[in-house]
Parts: sequence; C-alpha cells; structure tokens
Amino acid sequence: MADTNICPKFEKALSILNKRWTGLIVFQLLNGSQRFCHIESEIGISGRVLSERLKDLEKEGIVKRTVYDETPVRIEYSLTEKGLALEPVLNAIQNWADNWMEQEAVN
Amino acid sequence: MADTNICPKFEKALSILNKRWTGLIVFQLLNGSQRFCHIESEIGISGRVLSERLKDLEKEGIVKRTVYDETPVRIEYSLTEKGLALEPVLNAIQNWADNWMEQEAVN
DNA sequence: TAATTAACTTACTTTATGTAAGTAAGTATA
DNA sequence: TATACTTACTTACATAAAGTAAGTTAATTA
Repeated sequence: MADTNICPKFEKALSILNKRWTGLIVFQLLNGSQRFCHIESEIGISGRVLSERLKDLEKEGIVKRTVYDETPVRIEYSLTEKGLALEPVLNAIQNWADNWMEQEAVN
Repeated sequence: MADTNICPKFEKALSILNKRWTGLIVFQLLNGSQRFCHIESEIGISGRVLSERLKDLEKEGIVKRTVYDETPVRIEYSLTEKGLALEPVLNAIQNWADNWMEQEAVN
C-alpha cells in the first residue's frame, strides 16, 4: 500500500475489518463463546478460511481461543474486551442496513 | 455463500463494506467530491481496482459520478445520501481504532 | 512536436478464497 | 470388533480478486 495521509490507526483498523468474513465472525461471536464447527455452519464460511481468520483475529487480540481440557477436548472462541468493543461498529452497520438496504434476493 | 440465520440486509451491507478499499473510498469521499486521480493517490489504491469499486459503489447507490462538461471534461465522484449515511459507521471504526489500536509501524 | 494530465482499460502476475479430501483423537452404534 | 461419525483442523488444487505496468483517448502545455 502506498503512503497516504490517513490516520494509521484507522487504516490498520480498516485493514482488519475490511477483510472478508471478519465482520460476520465478530458479529457471530457477539452472541457468546462458540466452537469452530458452529461458527462455520452459522455463517457459511469454509473451514480453511475460518481457521485462517481466527488466527489473525487472535493475533490482533480481538478473539480468544480457549481449550477446555475435557475428553474430548472442547475448544471455544470468544471475543476479548477489544473484540467486544467492536459492537458499536456492527450496530452502526446494522442500523445503516436497516435504513438503506433494499430487501432483495441475495443473488 | 451458504444459508445463514443472519439478517440478509446486514449481510448484504457487510458484503459491500467488507470488500477491500470500500471503507477507505467512502472515508475519503466524506471530505467531499473528488476526482479519480485524487482518490487514487490519496488512498494508494490501484487505478484498476478503484475503477471497479467506484462502479460497484455507484451501482449500490452509494457513490455518484458527475461529468462536468467543460473542456477538458471534469469527472467527480461524491457520496449520495445513502453514502453519507455511512459516516456513523466510519466514525465508530475511527473511535474503536483510537481506543484499541496500538500505534505501530504499518510494515 | 514532444511531453503531460485525466480517466480509464488491457494484459499479465500474485494473492486470497473456495472446494474437497485428509488427518488425529475420541465417541457411538451394530 | 469394525464401521461410522464428530470436532478441529490442515493440505492440495482450482478459481476469483487484487496488484503492476503499460496502453488508450482526448485535451493542454512547453
């Protein structure tokens, strides 16, 4: 990316949020801690990309991966404080969608 | 994309906003009407993709393309009412970035 | 006349995503 | 015991999206 005049924090934030699936994953996790397969089927993402995204989001401190040492192990993903702080962003999008998106068939 | 339980308007909105560059383009146009080359150099996007995105955003009714019939012609891009309504979304992201993003080198 | 600018488009390369199958560990079912 | 199934992934390969660089058209300036 070339040099810009835009606030680097803002730009960094957008580079995370602009990635495909990130918004939906965070939105989904706002409902609470969830397992890999559950997120996968709820939002219709492929396992390959979900795995990748969750790692990215973990690295960014937005998502937390917790291993419950039962048998068999249970692994759950949840939002950190930083991740929860994205709720107003998602709400703003929801609000915009309600006011401006036409109800139409998706394809 | 597979079936989900998520509000279709919200999902549609995310499918637009989640696309690379969309956020930055809208953010840039919040400063007012601008020409192609200006947007291109300000946000560091390639002409190829900018052209594509502006067409998408126009189709979605978020951006308006105006041709001023001078010589040489001047073409300007601006936000529609629907596009301007995205300001709270960008503000929410800016706010989150200010509170949670660490200042660090962008590679 | 040559060089420059704006607004793109085209051709080609690289990166991201999708699809499908595979793996490892454990569970349930016949 | 053997077969099938579940979870949480990973791997290999195919397709789609984005980046890079050069080209186009029309007009302007040096």
